[in-house]
Amino acid sequence: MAGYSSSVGADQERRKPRIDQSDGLSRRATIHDVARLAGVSRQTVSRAVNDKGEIDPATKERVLEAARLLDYRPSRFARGLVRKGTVTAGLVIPDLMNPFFPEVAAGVLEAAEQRGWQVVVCDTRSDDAREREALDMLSHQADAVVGYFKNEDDVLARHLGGVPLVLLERGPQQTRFAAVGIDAAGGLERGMAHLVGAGHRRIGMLDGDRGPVRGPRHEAFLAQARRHGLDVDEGWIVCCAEHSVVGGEAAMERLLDVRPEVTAVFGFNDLIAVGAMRTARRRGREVPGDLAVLGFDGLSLGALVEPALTTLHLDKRRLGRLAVEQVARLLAGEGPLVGEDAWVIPELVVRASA
Amino acid sequence: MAGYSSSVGADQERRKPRIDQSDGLSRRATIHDVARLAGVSRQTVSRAVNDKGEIDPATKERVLEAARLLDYRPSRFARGLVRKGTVTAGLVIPDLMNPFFPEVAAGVLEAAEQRGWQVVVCDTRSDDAREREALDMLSHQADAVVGYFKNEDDVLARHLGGVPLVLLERGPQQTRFAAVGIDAAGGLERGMAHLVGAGHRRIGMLDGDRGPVRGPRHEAFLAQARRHGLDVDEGWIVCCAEHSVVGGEAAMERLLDVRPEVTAVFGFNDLIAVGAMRTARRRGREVPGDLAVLGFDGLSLGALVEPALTTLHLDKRRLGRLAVEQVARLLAGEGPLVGEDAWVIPELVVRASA
DNA sequence: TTGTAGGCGTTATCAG
DNA sequence: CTGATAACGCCTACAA
Repeated sequence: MAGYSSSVGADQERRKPRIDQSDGLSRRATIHDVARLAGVSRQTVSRAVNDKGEIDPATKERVLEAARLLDYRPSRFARGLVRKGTVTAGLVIPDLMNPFFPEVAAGVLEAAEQRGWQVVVCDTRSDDAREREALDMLSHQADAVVGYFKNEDDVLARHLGGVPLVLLERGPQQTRFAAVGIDAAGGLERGMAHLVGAGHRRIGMLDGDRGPVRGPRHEAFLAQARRHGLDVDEGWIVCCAEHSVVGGEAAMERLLDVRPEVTAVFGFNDLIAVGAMRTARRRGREVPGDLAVLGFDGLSLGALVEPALTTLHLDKRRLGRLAVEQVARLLAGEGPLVGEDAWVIPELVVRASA
Repeated sequence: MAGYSSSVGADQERRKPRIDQSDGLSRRATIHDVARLAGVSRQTVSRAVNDKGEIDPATKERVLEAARLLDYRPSRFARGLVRKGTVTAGLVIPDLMNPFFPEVAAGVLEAAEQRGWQVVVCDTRSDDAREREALDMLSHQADAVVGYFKNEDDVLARHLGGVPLVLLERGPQQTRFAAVGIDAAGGLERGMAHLVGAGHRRIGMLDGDRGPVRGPRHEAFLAQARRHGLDVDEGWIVCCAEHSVVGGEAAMERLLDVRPEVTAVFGFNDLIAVGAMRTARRRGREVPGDLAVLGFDGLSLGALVEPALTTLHLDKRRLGRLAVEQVARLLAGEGPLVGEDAWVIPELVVRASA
């Protein structure tokens, strides 16, 4: 730690030789400034900077030196105007702190990188207003947007200004936009079959907070309960204010109050399910002995808790990659994939909690 | 699922009225095309699109209709060329799958959003080559870059082309770039004091893989060991191939082979520490009874595992925000903050594992 | 090897 | 209220 406040970052301070103007202000150096300083034409500067051939090594060196002196960097705007082909995608995520989303994002970034696209990321922190602001920004800066949104279709459209949009995790019939979905119905079918097969009849659900309408997992849960002839209805579903462990803990608290006879719970996601386990155990119920817990997402975290979480595992990276594929189709004017082709299928991973 | 493959995404397919050219190809509509279709000048289109005043409501409507028809969107490049002030930062992250980084990223995004900046994110998956590619890209597209890098300063500089860089998690004396650091020495001082205070003398470390040089945590660990007069040296440190739970598991395996007499381990990060716990328990050692485990990072995951992980907690969001602050200084030509002002201090959070 | 002319798509300025 | 004209910074084509 000694000498810690010695002169550092010198590299950064040394530069900043901005061009002084008549008005007293300064601007960044342009190709013109470099040309003047080096005593050549702008064209020659361009050749040197983009190291094309057709230039005398000596002049090239002189030009490069001038550029260095002025801290010249080509304007990405001017360049983009002339050289077409730079694709920028926007990625809108509700909450980077939920491990689910970074994994989707990783898939998006990976696929984007392969195509040579860049990705501008926004974290809306699950806030409707911020969602709209993100769209306002991206509608200007991105060629397409992919993400999770709570706002409804027409609101999105209004803030999109015509930029193509790919929605994550919405079934096609729920939106007029292109989408990449999750087969919630199929997942819940397997999940509930597992629970019922283990003898459970009094199954509760800790739902996420899906805004005005009931989400697909909610619907699918009820459908499966009906199908198995369970005596389970809306009263067995409690909503989580937050899609997090604490959200799950609180919701489980309420579920146990309202339906103390419950023997199994299905969590909207793994975080919530983990919260459910914690509350259950704190209130003296063994998991899975007294209460079975089933999650949804397949976070790697689920394998680390105790008991390890049984869950409906999703290939989140693939979700992200698929989304980029959809974007590519839209950009090519091809029309998005639909139905099963744009679906990720949950896979039941049985561990200790159910 | 019924009717799932019905006509959807119609909204997307309907548009794409690109401008046909003499060469048979098609391009996106420009302001010029709209002007022609609406029978006005480009200027009027501009006024309508950016809804400035000074335009007849009727013409405005006509223009907007034309724009809609042609699916016109202003070119961000042309716009950027004329309107200054759009700031884009690049964020380079080694591994989005490690919960540490999304949290830093969240801090960066938050601070950037407040300043009205956009952030282009790259995930290098801890690959040196990808690091360089990311820089190549960002040096063209970003006004500044912040991130984690394994490549050395001069390599970075070479791929940076003069774009300001803020390094995350490197002490100033280790780099000529601006940086935001972590007070590893201070953290380890408290951590080791805790372990030694509990009577431990045979303490091992599961180090991360910090490339050629030994990282600050490594150094600090040895320094503290010395200070407490422990009989501990390099032989008590084993490196993890991966900064992950499995990486930690494997490393712990090796440590137990080489130093079975160990009574406490310090993990390079929480993931590794969790891996250590798992291996220890699998090999029949109680945690913390037979083996105390101390992590570094303070991931929320640590509170979920059993026993809950004692750790040196970092404010990762703050780390990200600080980085953006550094960028702002560089962009303003101010010279970066240095030393304690650009530091995040680990705080010992004692839980059950040590 | 180097320089000149023109255009990329948009907005600002200043006439009409 | 509307329309010329001139930048913005760079690159491609062509000419010297």
